[in-house]
Amino acid sequence: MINKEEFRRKIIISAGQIFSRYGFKKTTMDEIAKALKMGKSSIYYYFESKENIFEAVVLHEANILRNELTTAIKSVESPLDKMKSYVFVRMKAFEKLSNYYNAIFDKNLDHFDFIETIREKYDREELAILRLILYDGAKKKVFNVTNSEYTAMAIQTTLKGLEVPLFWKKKEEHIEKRLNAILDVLFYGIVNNH
Amino acid sequence: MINKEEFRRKIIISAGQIFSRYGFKKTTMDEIAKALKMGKSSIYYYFESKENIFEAVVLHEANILRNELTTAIKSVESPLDKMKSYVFVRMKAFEKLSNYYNAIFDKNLDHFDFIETIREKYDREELAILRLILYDGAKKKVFNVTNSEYTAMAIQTTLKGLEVPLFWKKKEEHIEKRLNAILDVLFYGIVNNH
DNA sequence: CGAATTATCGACCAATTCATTCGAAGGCTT
DNA sequence: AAGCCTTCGAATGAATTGGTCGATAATTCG
Repeated sequence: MINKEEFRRKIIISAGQIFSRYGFKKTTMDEIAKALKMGKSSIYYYFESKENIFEAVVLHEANILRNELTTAIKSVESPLDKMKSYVFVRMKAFEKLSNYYNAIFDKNLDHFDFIETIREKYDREELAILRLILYDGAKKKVFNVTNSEYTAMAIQTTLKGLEVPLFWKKKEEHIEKRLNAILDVLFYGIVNNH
Repeated sequence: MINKEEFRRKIIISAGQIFSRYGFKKTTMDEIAKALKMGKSSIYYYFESKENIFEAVVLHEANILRNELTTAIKSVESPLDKMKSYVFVRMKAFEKLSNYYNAIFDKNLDHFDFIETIREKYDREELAILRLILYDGAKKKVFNVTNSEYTAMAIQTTLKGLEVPLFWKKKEEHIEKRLNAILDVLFYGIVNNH
């Protein structure tokens, strides 16, 4: 009812929850359908395939993350706080993302080349944001960086390193504590402690 | 190597992690084998079947919970604190247990009759513990209960109600807060506020 | 050593699962 | 009632999966 696009959105939300919990492979169309209280075949009226839904979900998730990040840096003033909250929010998001990875790594990751596309675009955006924060911070003498472009890349690489699911495996550890520790390490070499 | 029983234990631990994450159905023998870095068929040297492993895992998990609960009530003195920490630890354990449920509920739960056996024994034990704490608390005028047997059953029923996975579905909510709220409600009618 | 026992593995199988298709049909608008 | 939009049950063919079996290392023991 209502609107086709509206319903597609509903499917994305619902399927997204299941995907994020069980990953691509372990999520069945039956489950997605059941969660939506509809017949399995009905879903094919809105999406071509399971992969198609997955793509929409990942895209949607990426947008959410982007919004979270932009609001995170908007809500604070100083470059240091901007950088802190950006890195913090992004790292926390990996907990969610790692669940997607978990099942994708299973096999033919190359099949999901749309992820590569999203990632590239996303990486460029992120680099620009980081560079900007660093540049501003350097100007205000909060950061001790001479080449913001270069340092931004270094930070991004660090963040990327945290993306591997391995990092999130041990659920027992308190994630917050770990993130804070990394934040400390990351800033120790950046902040200008005059 | 080492010992057959030792290795069975290794399998139980390793498989337990996967089961608790994905549930019975979504966990494959290949995954269990891979996690143990061994061939799938080798596992059948230690266990008869997948169900068999699952049974051992649940049994193991039940023992862990029992230990946690007994140490929880041993570590405090007053009946009120005993009751608080017992209920709290038990409720937190359900988060883990709900994952097992999640996949069992799928279909033929009746096939896992060993769970029924564990449960019954476990329930009896729990009832005895609760009754004891209540009785002691009543004697010390901390609790306002006349029939500890009866009240223990009421508390156990309340706890059981929380076991349904439905309760844990919405991951966003802060579980701790919710548990504390329930604890409050639970005690409001019990504690003797003279 | 060499025989017996213990432990591991790859190849295979039958049963099941799963994504996807398709035609029928319900329901809504005009 | 005609034409669309939407839903669904049944069917299907390919892939997955729990479990088996015989071969064969690896280890123990006389």
